[in-house]
Order: sequence, then structure tokens, then C-alpha cells
Amino acid sequence: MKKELVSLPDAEFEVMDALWSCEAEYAPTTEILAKMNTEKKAQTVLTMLSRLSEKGFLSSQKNGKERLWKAEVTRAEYSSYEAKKLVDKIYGGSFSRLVSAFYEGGSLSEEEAKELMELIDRKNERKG
Amino acid sequence: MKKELVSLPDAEFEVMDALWSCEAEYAPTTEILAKMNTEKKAQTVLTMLSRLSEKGFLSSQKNGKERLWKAEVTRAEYSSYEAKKLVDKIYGGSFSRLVSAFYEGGSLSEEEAKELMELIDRKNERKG
DNA sequence: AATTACGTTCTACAAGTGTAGAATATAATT
DNA sequence: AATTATATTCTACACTTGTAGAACGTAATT
Repeated sequence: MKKELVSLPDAEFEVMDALWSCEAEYAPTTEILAKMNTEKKAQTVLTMLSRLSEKGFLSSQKNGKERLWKAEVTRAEYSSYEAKKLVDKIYGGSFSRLVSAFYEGGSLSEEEAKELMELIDRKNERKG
Repeated sequence: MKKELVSLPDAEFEVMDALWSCEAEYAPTTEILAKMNTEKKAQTVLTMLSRLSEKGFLSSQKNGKERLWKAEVTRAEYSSYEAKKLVDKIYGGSFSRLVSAFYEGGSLSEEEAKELMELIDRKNERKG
């Protein structure tokens, strides 16, 4: 019952973040809890899992007494969704305006700037 | 009573967005409403204005029967705050990973890539 | 089989968000 | 001054988010 993407509230994102960092396709609740490394009670995380399930971000199946969870949205999908949303909302759809803001704000290290250039170089090479 | 920045819910951001687009430092409610070009009732927008005021995003003063509003947080401040937050949360603090995601996702036009390069070139020149 | 341990499901509740009606104040008009 | 128009303030309510207790089910242990 996968639906279109929506922005996740912080607490739900944390849970997805942990799930995405699990090796196997299906991860038990305990593993997610361990990966989260959080103060939150297990019940709280269970609530998040069930809300995420309703939103179509994950599916699950029972395995004995425990439940196994599988991400239905990849980290990459969600990341680019959020990035695009930010750029549309805040920067009027212009990605370079975001970059500009970033580097005016001094949040862009020289190293990162270099990485960026290489990235764009590679893109341009591919395009020919 | 300005406080530190927080993320704004969509409906509140819309109002700030309109206020930021006003010419004068102080804008009357009616101007904000006009700039918003929205279906929302005036009362709804008033509620947002009062909540934004509590959050320290704007201040106001009475002018006859109407109220004038002034942004206490600039668009640039808020934009870079949001961008930084996204990068920290989603991309582990690495800006170039965001760019990477963007262009893998095909959301980066050739033109934008060019703009980006120029931007970074200029930065590097300044640094010497 | 009874007890214990552990995970899940159900339920709840406060704070935040989106929306707006009702009551009220103030200015403009008659 | 009384009426009308308009803007503001007060109040409300449903939905979302963050958090978790209580009840229940299933598996392991005695």
C-alpha cells in the first residue's frame, strides 16, 4: 500500500534512518532499536513504526513473536524528495540559489567546494 | 523578544514568505493577505501572524485600526537555517552529498550546473 | 502445564498545526 | 451620534506529532 512521498516528522525520520542502516532487507524491531541508540521507550518507536507503515514507508511481517520491517522507500528516494522540496519552497526551485546561500553563509568548506566542482565536471563530461 | 530560529510549519512559512516580499519595512495585514494570494480566510492568516509573533519571527505595532508587521528574521537567515538543517539531517552534514543526490535525481539542469561552477570558481578566486 | 520474559497492540494525552466562527474594537459614513 | 464597514482579538476544534502506560499474546523456562 505504497503511497506518494510525504515529509516525515523528525521522530519518524529517525526510525527510517535506523532502518535504512540495517544490512538485511527485513530487520526486526530490536535491531532498529539498537541502531537508533536512543533514550526513547520501545513503545514510542513501535508507534513510529506503525505510523510509518500507514504512510507506506515500510511493510512488515510477523516472525514468531517479533515483527520484521522492510523499507518501502529508499533513503535516496526520500533524500532527493526532501532536497527538491526545500529548493522549491525556499529557493523558488533554483538549486544554485541554495548553493549560493550555503556559501554566502560560510557553510561550504573549500574542500566541499572542490568536491562540488569535480562532481559537476563529471556530469558535464558525461553530457559531452 | 527574538528567539533562536526554528522550522516553520508550512502555513506559517507562507505568511513569512508574503511578508518578505513586501517593499516597506512595516506591512499592514491587508498587504500580506494580498501578496499571499490564498484561499485562506483572513482570520487564519491572523492566527499565523500571532503565532509567528510569539516565535519571534516578527514584531508589530498598531496603526489606527490596523496592525503593521515587520519581519524580525530575514529570508536569507531563515533560508540558510533550513538548508543547513536539511543537510545535517539528511546528508550527514555533507553539502556535496546533497548536490550529488540532486544531480543523480536529474533535478539539476545543465544551466544550473554551469551556474554552480561559476559560483564555486568565484569563491575559489576570492580565497586565492 | 504453569510461570516468566519479552514483544506487540491498544489506548491515551499533551503540545503543535491548520482552519476559522464569534465577539469586539475602531474608523468611516450617514 | 448612530450606523455601517472593516480589522482585530478571543475562542474553538479536528488532525498531527511525540511520548508512553496498560493490556495482551507468544515463546522460553521451570
